[in-house]
Amino acid sequence: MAELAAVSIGTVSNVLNNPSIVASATRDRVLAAIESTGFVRSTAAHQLRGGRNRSIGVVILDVSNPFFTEMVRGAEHALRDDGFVLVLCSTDESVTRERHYLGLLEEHRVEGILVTPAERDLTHVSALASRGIPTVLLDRAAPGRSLCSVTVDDVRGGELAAAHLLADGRERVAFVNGPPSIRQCADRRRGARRAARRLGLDPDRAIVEISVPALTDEHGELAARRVLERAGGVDAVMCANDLLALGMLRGLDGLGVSVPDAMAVVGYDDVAFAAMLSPALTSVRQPKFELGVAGAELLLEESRDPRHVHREVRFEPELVVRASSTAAKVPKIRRSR
Amino acid sequence: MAELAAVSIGTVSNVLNNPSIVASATRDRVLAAIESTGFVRSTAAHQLRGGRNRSIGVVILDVSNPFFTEMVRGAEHALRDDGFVLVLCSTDESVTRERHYLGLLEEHRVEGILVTPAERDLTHVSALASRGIPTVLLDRAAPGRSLCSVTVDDVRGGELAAAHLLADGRERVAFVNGPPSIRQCADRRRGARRAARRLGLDPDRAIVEISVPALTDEHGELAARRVLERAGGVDAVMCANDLLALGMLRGLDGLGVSVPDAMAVVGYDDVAFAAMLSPALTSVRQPKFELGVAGAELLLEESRDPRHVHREVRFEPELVVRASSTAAKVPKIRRSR
DNA sequence: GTGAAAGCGCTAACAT
DNA sequence: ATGTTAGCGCTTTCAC
Repeated sequence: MAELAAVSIGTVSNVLNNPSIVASATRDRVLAAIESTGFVRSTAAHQLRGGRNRSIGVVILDVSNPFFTEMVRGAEHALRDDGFVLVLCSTDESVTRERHYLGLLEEHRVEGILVTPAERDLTHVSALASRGIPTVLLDRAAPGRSLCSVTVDDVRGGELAAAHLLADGRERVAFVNGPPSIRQCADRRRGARRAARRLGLDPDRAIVEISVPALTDEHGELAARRVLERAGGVDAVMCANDLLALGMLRGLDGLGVSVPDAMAVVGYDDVAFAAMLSPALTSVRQPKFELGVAGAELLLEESRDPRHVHREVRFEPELVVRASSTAAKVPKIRRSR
Repeated sequence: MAELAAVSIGTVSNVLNNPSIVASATRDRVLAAIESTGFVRSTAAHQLRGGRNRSIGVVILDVSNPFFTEMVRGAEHALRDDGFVLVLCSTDESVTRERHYLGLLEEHRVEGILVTPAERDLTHVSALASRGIPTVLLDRAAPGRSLCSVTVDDVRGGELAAAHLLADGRERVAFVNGPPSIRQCADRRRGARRAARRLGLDPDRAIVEISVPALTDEHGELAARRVLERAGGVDAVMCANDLLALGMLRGLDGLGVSVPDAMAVVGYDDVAFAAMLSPALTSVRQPKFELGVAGAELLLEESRDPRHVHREVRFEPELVVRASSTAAKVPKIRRSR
């Protein structure tokens, strides 16, 4: 290829990286030769010589979960203009797989890693960082700021949902929640109780928890009966995610309970179909795309600034009010006057 | 690191690649040194020396679309045991971005590329292949078998949906479809008409097409009125995707039309929430995960077998019958006897 | 303005 | 069983 243009390989390199210092005639000749031979420079050799390889590792729990893919979309958006490429690894929550992939990413010398850790223990992730690879945790904080992270305030999310219901005339809220071993579930529960307290209510009375083993629509549907059977009466339900809420809507419908009149329902996550349901589902939205963008930016910052100090970027969730929780009891009573 | 173990770098290489030929004492010493220094071999240097880099490029239209992410999950599943890593690129259907990413993947010397092309013209994709990079098209066939591809038979899918309705006692089916410039839309339409013909019906009468500008739930909802206004009466609707069908269910509900009794509804794609709706939505399922797996396998085959001949792996869609299209008119009449 | 040459980290062939 | 060395494709001085 260099011989085709009758130049040295050094000149070819200059055409690619320093076009201005090459005589335009030579440059054109080299460009033509590149074109005709289909020459493509090798990132590997470039990198070996001391350059960058413009790739970022992204380790998530599940490629087919919209929560993660929206974050990936955000990260991709933030990185593509800088010529980065994403190396995507889905661990399916397997710690073995996570370690496997982190190892591969390190061998590939990615310039940074965005990771949603599969386990509580962050030893392996921290080890990466201590070996000099910029690492940012997604949807998870690092104890003692030992790493950068982007998170969403789940306590606040739980509070938003409960406060909306309680401040809107509902008196007793059933919280259909998953196991407290899931941090998100525990946090949202705390938030719900905090909302009650801040409104001057007794959390033990205002929030009644209904535990389900998994956050699926089936369990939401089954929980509908338990909500109605609750002694003392309940006039609103908040669910730990939208799948539960969807099942709950179906279950309540099957039991002849009208939503939102007899029972308000609120979900969490604001997945795509929440707005499409009838009644459209009120839900707590997490800024997923923004999480990805912020994660990517922290990564860039960390890799550019040697004096970088780790920090946590914390996002606020947002309540999206829709039909499933409006037209509360109060307006109804007004109507009947 | 080599000096820490007091061996030459050649021996370190052997410990990594050919452990059996190294004396076990030395091997342990080297392993210990590797451990204590946190040494990780460089894929780039390995690759430069003539090795593989164990990465596969995946170019899709949209990372946050479940259709693509399920395929990615399939590809990841098929490749992870071989130590591959996926380089994921989302083009948002932009041809510019597609070219950008294909170029980067080529510089990275990925060992193969799975791609859903953003445009009809395949020149750039074919160019890759002709430069020796194994390339497989996803959800798109290559004219004249010039490339490997994995596809789903959309004509058959349209036929399945229409045949189900027409053979089940429905007489006239409205087909709410997107623009025919989208291949999938055109194919599904052909299939629906074929179903009518095969049942001895006049396609122009049995299938009435209702065109919408985009495959969204809003347009589905708007189309409900047009379906009812159709002269000659219509007792079933098939939609070009599940979003349209969801909107249609909502629209019909709003107009007081009962599904499935007065109107059967069928969607396409069988997205996650189709089964969760009430009535649960009958839909045509595409084997997305399997598409990804098959694509990955074609890639491996192509890169291993030099005498490889391109082929198309074509999948059959599957009709998933649920409540929205059952309890057809016929059983209803029976009940009233 | 261009060429020659060293060296990035690794592997494999050869020498010891 | 281990060390030595050439060279993969590139970038970057340093000569010319």
